[in-house]
Amino acid sequence: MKFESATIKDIAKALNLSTSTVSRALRGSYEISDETKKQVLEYAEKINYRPNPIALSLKERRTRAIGVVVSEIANNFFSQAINGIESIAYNRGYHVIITQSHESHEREKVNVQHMAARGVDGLLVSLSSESADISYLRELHEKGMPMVFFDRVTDEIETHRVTANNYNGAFAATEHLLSQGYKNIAHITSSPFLSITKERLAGYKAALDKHGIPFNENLVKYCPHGGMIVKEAEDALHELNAKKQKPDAIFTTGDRLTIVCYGILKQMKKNDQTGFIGFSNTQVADLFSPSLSVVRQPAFEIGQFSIELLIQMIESKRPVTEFQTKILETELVVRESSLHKQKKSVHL
Amino acid sequence: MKFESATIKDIAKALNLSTSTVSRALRGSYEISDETKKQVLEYAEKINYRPNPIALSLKERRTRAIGVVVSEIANNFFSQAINGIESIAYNRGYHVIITQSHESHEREKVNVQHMAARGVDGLLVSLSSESADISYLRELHEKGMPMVFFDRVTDEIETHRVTANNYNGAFAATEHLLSQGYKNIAHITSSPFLSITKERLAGYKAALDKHGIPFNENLVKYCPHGGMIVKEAEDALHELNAKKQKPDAIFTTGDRLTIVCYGILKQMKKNDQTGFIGFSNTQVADLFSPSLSVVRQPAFEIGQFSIELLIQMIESKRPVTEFQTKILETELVVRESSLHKQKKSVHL
DNA sequence: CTGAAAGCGCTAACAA
DNA sequence: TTGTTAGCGCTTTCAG
Repeated sequence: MKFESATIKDIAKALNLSTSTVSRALRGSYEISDETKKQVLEYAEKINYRPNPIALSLKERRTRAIGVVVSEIANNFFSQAINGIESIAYNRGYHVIITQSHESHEREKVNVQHMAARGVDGLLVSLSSESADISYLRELHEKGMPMVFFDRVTDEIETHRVTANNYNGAFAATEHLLSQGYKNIAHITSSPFLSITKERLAGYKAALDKHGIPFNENLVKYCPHGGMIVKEAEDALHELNAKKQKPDAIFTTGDRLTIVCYGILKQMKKNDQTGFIGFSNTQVADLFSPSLSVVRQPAFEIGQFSIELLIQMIESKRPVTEFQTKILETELVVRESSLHKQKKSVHL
Repeated sequence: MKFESATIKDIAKALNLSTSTVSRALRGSYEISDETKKQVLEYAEKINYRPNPIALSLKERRTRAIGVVVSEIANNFFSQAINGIESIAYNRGYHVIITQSHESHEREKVNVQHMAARGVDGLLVSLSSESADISYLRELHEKGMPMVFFDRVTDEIETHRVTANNYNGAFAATEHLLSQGYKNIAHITSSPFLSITKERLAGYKAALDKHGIPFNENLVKYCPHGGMIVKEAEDALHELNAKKQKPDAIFTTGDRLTIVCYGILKQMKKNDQTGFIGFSNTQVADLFSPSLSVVRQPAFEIGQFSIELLIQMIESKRPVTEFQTKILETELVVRESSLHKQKKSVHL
């Protein structure tokens, strides 16, 4: 079950030339006579010759492919970021290989190593929530593999980073809830190891602080799998609801987690009484009832910036030593779910 | 900016062996003495040797990678199907390369040809809505590239196909609307060229027919980009609304299109009066208001079947000549949007 | 049991 | 202007 394509050799044979002449003619080298060029080009066209990229890769040590690792593509933030990545890569002649970690460190590692072995020219990585140990990435990085972190980043590896302004986004969301009169705001978030988790938590705290509300650790719940395991979110919500002092509003992070929590809240029939806002890039927030207020990340642009920086590194003649951390602003989109409620009840 | 890995040659040099001996030792060839084997294996382990898959591909003419083409990953159906694909591929030692056509025939072609040149062992294809001319796929197929079509299939190429039972799904949805008392049911669907469009239209017609309702061509609207271009859906809905005889219910196809139409209907403030059901694999149908009735496809399983069949073809010793068309049943999930409305108005 | 050499498709340094 | 040759990393005859 194999299929052969025409090679440079076939052309050479047919035209009674050497393979090198053909090779040169094909890429229009100046040293080849116009006549020969024309001959070669025409024949190549005729037999529909396509260079074998595998042979090329072996030779040139580059593949013009870049690898992407995200936790899952069934996530509005990531699929939008990927579209941003593709939009640039495509025009610059790079191909994009997408892999999913499903929040598993093991899977992430396998994917990265496979892509590395396969010879991608660079890597765009958003860490899985399990990824505490990133030594395998550091090794790769030290060997010279260009990589850019986006969204879930690390400072253990010295390279470019692109993220949303998670601190500001969380700050704005929390402050917005406060402005609506909510006083007891819970925060449901992802794995505590993730950079995004820390930044958002910090923003949340800062907003409380600014408005003189003491931070209450018991109001923060972690769902390490970011909503992929629904039970984690259910437990979080039920625990909050079991408190004497039930929260009157909830601020969530993560596209998936936000949606999942909102769904559970609805099942609990609490969504009419509880203020709600979350990080999400869903396009259907308007369709929910109450319509869903969100902090929206510039996912597409994050993707674009990331790949720009990566390609820059890949194509740089000398090793890049100056790295930047690009931070893009989020957008607060207020809809019904976060507005001041009639009965600002103490029931979650 | 390149990074070197250890090669077989390095091992050979260090151990004073020939490359062929090392090569054989590495894969435990019987002709190598246990001692040499051990030596080689240990040293390889020590320097963390990884065979170069590019060189392997060049030699063996296989890559253990399979290519996937879908219209877009930001689509519940496709992302679920991809998860199904990955779940199997991963265990069988194949890697999955995902590409998006964004419903563009040109993009689809470029992606396919790149993956083919890159040497994927097989292809999993769901055609873009623009893809009338699939001669480039036929050529590839004739050259021996194993491929399986899923979801959006074609009968122009003789190979395995895996789809949902679109006919039955559409039939059930339409009949359900009829059972709720709706009489004037519009159908908003994707490009008329797609297999899924034809099958679903047929199911819709058949249900009308069974219940003695004459088919009215004016109630069928095509959105060739399946909701990616919102204007197409808006126009469709507005045209329907402009009719004397306004539809009292709408049946849509396509994950994206269904959501988009439902959103527009809500904007038009018509969603309380109009029966609505659509093909969709969204996980948040419950969150909408009214909650959204859907025809759900077994996306994950479709992905699984597709890759099973593909791997079977790839690994088959002799050319496969018997092809199957696997059809999986859909699931009708009734929620509020399709239920009989109080005011079964003539306003859309 | 081990090694030398050819070859996968292509490029590039060196010759002519 | 064109051809010869070596080599990218690996496997695999064919000879020892």
